[in-house]
Parts: sequence; structure tokens; C-alpha cells
Amino acid sequence: MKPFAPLFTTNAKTQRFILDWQSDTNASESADVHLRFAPTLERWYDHHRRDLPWRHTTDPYRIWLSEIILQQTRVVQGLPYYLRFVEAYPTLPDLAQADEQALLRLWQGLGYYSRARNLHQTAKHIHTALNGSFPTTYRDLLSLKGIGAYTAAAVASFAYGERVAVVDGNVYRVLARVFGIEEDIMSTGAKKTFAALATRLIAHAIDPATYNQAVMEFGAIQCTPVAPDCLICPLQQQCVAYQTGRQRVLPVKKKKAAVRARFFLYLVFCTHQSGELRVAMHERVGRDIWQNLHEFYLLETDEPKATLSDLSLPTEVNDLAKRGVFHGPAATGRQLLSHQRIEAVFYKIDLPAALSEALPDGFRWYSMQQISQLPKPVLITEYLVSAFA
DNA sequence: AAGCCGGGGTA
DNA sequence: TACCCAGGCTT
Repeated sequence: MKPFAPLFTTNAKTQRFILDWQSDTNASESADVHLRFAPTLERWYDHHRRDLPWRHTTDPYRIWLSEIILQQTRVVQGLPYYLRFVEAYPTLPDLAQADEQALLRLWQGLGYYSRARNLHQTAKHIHTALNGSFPTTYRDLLSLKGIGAYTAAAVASFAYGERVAVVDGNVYRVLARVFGIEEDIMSTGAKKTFAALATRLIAHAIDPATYNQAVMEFGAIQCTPVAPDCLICPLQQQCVAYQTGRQRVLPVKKKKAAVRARFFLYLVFCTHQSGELRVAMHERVGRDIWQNLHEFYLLETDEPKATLSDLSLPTEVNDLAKRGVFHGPAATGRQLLSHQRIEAVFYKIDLPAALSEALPDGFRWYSMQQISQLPKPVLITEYLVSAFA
């Protein structure tokens, strides 16, 4: 028996369904599957839903906050962040008036930091330009920075009960399997196919908000990416993937390009002022990873094995470095991103307390107390722990 | 349409 | 290791 093949022989009714669906000759039975899809999942959700804090509110601000945090993020990873944000910024005006660095510091470790910047920007926009009134429709929500089709549908349905379907990674997977859709979910055409099907399905939901929660919850805990629990699935009889043993193939997703390798050499300038350790850091700017996060002086190279002597430093940095005592490479670090692999080497450079040379543009001396409050990439935080703990 | 943007869990 | 995750923005 092939892996993932149905354990039991398909019955006559199921075989009819598969033929009907594939040839689409029996419109009434096909329509019946669409008709029962949403109510079936709503009933399933009633028995299997997890108890999550954002499911106890219809406050659009808190629902929006939870949706931004949960973008591309697992519930278990996002949950502590949601609780911290709600405590720090209980209402939209609190978030609108938040200090950007403090907000980013609270976001630290969640990744995709543009989410945090857009969150703040949109909070300020609603607070001032919209006089604090949260947009109430899918269309108006969609116009906000950081809110795309998914988040607009989620907030519109959860907070206001609008009958608009969410389409996220879970929905792609569930629909691709149940309805046997073989299109590459990354393609533009497929996005239209899935959105249209989702809209058709939510039309038969008893409650749009419940259905949207249900289909995502179903994808998260039952119709999982690997090893879905088909044996107790309420859609087993209708599911094309199950009936044809294609759970492992669906949804179809084109391979991503190989990750880019990058090699960072960090110069960690240290000194003592008033008997206290200080470290030179700056805020990253420009269109690259880790925008607005803090790091040390960075030299980047394409050479995997490069050391400091292989690189040429700007004159001002060279002059500064000559005044110091080198320790290094004192430490190495590695961080994997979805699209990049960063390999870092850290050189610690101790400078004398009395220094005439200025730090490079944008750099400042920070105490360890100050550094602990700065938003930083995980790579930097791990180095700090290993070097100064 | 394709590339970019984090970090952690899992097999 | 490789894949995936309650996506959206930029080019």
C-alpha cells in the first residue's frame, strides 16, 4: 500500500463523488459539498477550538493587534507577545502614543519588524487622521498600512461580523486538499481561484466569524502540513486529497530560491567612561534586513573565510581601531533567516578611556543598561550574552 | 511576478 | 538539513 493511501476501499458513493468533481458533470452533488463545507467546519470548531485570549474580545484594536502579531507566526510563539502588548498598550491611543524604540524592543525576537513599524504608523493614523474611529469595513481596513487581504478579512469578520472570507496559509492547504486544487498556491491565478472558492464557501456559513476561525483552526491543528489526522476528519468522505492519497502533494507550492549566504565581520568597540563599560552601536538604516535595530560596526564580505586583515577599513575607522587592543575573532555566530544565512565573526576592540578620535557617523557609546533596552537582532543579543554576561 | 523581510518548531 | 508558519510591501 502506498503511503497515505486510504486505509479503506472507497465506497461507491465516494467514487461517484470523485468522478463528479473531476469531470464536474454532476452539478447538484458538487454544490452539496460546497453547501455543507462551512457548517461542517463550524461544528468541528465548536468541539476542538483552543481557548485563546483574542477570541474573547470583539475590540477591533485587539483583534487587529493579534492578527499582525500572528502573521507568519505560530500561535505558541505569538501568544506571549500579544499578552505583553495588550498590557503595555491596552488601547489604540496607548499604542499611537508609544515610543517607537520601546515598541520595537517589545517586538524584539518576533521577526518581520516592518509589521511593528506599520502597526505603529497605522495606530497613529487612526488616532489622529481618523479621530480614533477604527475602520469598520473590509474595504476601509484594506487601505491601511500593514493590512492586506487576509488581515482586513480577519478584522472585518471577527470584530464586525462582515461576511468576507479569510485566505491564509491554512485556508490554502485545507481547500487545496478537500477540493483537489493542483495550482501552485504562489501564483497569481491560484490566489484568485482560492479567493473565489473561499467566497463561495463562506456564503453558506452559519456565522462568518466562526467559520473563518474554524477553517484556520482546522488547518492549524487537524489538516496540518505534515501528517494530517485524516482518520478522524469530518471531511474525510468529501476530501479529494484523502480519497486519492495526495495529502502529501497538496497544496502545490513552487520551490523557493536558495538562501543567500552573507558574511558579517563586526567590530565591537569598547571603552570605559566614568569607570563604566561602554559599547559603540548604531541603528541600521536602508533597505536591508534588521531596519531600525541596533548593531556594532559592520563590515560585510562575500568571502566565507575572510578575516579582518583581508578587508580594507575606512580611514577614520582604521585610525580608531589602531588605538585599541584587539581580541578576536573572539566569537562567531550564525543566524538563519527565511531567505538569508548570516555568518558573523565578532572582533572586540578595547579602546583607552581618553580618546580624541570620534566614532563613525551614527555611532554612540551605550552602557550595558542602555543596550539592554535597545531593539537588536537575535544575533547581536546572543553575542552580548556570550561576551559580556 | 518575483524578491524581500525573522525566527522558531518539527521531522 | 528542509520545510512550514493566522502575510504584506516593494520593485
